[in-house]
Amino acid sequence: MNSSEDKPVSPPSHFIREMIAADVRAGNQGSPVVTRFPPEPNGYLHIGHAKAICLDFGMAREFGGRCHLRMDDTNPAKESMEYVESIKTDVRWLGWDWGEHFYFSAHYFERMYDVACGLIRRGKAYVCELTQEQWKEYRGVPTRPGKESPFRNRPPAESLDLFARMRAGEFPDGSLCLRAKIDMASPNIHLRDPVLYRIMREHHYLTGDAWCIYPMYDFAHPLEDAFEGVTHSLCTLEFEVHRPLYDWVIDQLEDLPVRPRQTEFARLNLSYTVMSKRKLLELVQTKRVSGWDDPRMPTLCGLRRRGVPPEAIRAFCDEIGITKYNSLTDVALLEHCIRDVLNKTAPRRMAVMDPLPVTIENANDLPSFVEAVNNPEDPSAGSRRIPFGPALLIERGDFMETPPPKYFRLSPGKSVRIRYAGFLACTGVQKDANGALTGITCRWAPSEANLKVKGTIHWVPADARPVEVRLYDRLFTVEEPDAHEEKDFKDFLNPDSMKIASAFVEPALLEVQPGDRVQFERVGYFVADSEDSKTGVPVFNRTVTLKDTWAKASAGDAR
RNA sequence: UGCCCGAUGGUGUAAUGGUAGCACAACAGACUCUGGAUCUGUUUGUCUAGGUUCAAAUCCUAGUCGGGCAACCA
Repeated sequence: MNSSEDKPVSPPSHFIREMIAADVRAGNQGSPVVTRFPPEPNGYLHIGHAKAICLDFGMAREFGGRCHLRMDDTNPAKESMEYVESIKTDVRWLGWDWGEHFYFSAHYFERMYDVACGLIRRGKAYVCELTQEQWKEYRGVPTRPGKESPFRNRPPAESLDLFARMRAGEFPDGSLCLRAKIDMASPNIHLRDPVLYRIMREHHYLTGDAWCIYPMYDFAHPLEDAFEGVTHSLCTLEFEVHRPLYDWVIDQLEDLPVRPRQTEFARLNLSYTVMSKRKLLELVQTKRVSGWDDPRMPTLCGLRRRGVPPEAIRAFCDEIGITKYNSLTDVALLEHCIRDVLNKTAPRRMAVMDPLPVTIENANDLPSFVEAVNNPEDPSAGSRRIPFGPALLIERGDFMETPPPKYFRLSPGKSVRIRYAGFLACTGVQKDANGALTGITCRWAPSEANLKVKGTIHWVPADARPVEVRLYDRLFTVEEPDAHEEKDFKDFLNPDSMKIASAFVEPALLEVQPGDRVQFERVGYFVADSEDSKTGVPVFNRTVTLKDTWAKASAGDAR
């Protein structure tokens, strides 16, 4: 109980956890903690959403409450069922469960309409006939108050009639709107008689053409939260100035079981990528990437296809914390979280990317196979047999005729350990007519020889099959692609963000299932592509490289 | 130049008036059948100026810098 060594390490707290904890201590209005994740189904979820998802679902779980998944679909123009399905898939993949609590804003349209009518009756809202151009004039600017709409004080009965006829489809799109009557002199623009409903003849993927008026976010969102008994409505910083309006809408409601409260936190910015739906859509539409699930995309489906385990994303979200500071998180932290999970879970396999043939002279001494451990980090992963023989393939980079200092690999007259299979001493080199290296000859010694060598290299049998591998790198060449004032973010696309190559792989690698994650020893973590892998013919995507201090050191020497 | 929010090592965060800590990154060493992993160590920080206080990253004032707000988007 009091041993300090094995105390569980809990993630550092943050202001939202502290706030909820305080609310719970005070009784939380007699309610369990209820949060919600409310994406608009107009695009695919990305790792920025993962931060919000882990917060919303994480707080609910931590405090024994619940979290709703809600489609915030009040603007049918850009929304579709395709996105709804992808969102459910991605949230589930991340490891969260909304239970019975899956909702659509569209299912509240009738109730919202009733609330709007109540507002009109009590003189809190009115139908405005000003055009959008005229309204720009009336609205004023942040530094100067606006002026009141000439329709502001029309009798409620008149507004009620007009509002009903708006719904009935008597007016063209954009000709009328319903406004809240708040304060045209407010320094907060959002309080200057904001639009509550607009006329928009747009087919809704759920309600079809039943409606031609749709509620605005600022009206709909607090109502949805209130209808569902949400206690803690967590959203990103750009909604901070909307909070007074959120509260105004809540104040108009009677007999609320719980009063929802909005709290804002900073959205995630990740280096070397972009996060806005608009820009991601642009990359897809201009074919800079193969689709939303291109393994270079920061979308959850892209990260999944890249081979990133959901646990790594959750660990990352715990690691980055929650604040109100607009930060730029180093993608190296994400990569660390990915390696951390994969190191413990990914089976080790051998694959040679750039082969150099090796012929072993003392062929008669060789075993016909070797036993290889599947994961040194996980004894329960067992071991496998790899065929062995006098003809092998090693990595070209693992041999140098005239090695630089501190080169621990093979060179003439020197020895290395070959993974799981004893030692090789280089006895000769073969070259073609141009003097290019075509192969080497070696003498083999068994593991029992216990040679003192500094390096271990990987290998495959010479009859290993080649498979396609896709080597992914960061999508952009600069930390903040969208921070440049004149240049477009697409100007910073990394031309080498994907390289197609082949690798000669040990037999076990031909048996993987799509989605299986492995480590190519000394190279990196790879996943069998979920789309393009066929039975016996896998295609591998590189998730992330292994750390390589030698590459770093030798690159440094070259400079 | 109106309103709102923010600022802690290179990066992300913790410290809620009382020893500035953790993680990533970087660097060094130990260990190792992955130049991986693991372990140990090192470097680097409270935006500025005043004030309150025995004591300030924390409270107050002013400034600087950064972000957000003027869709019938969310």
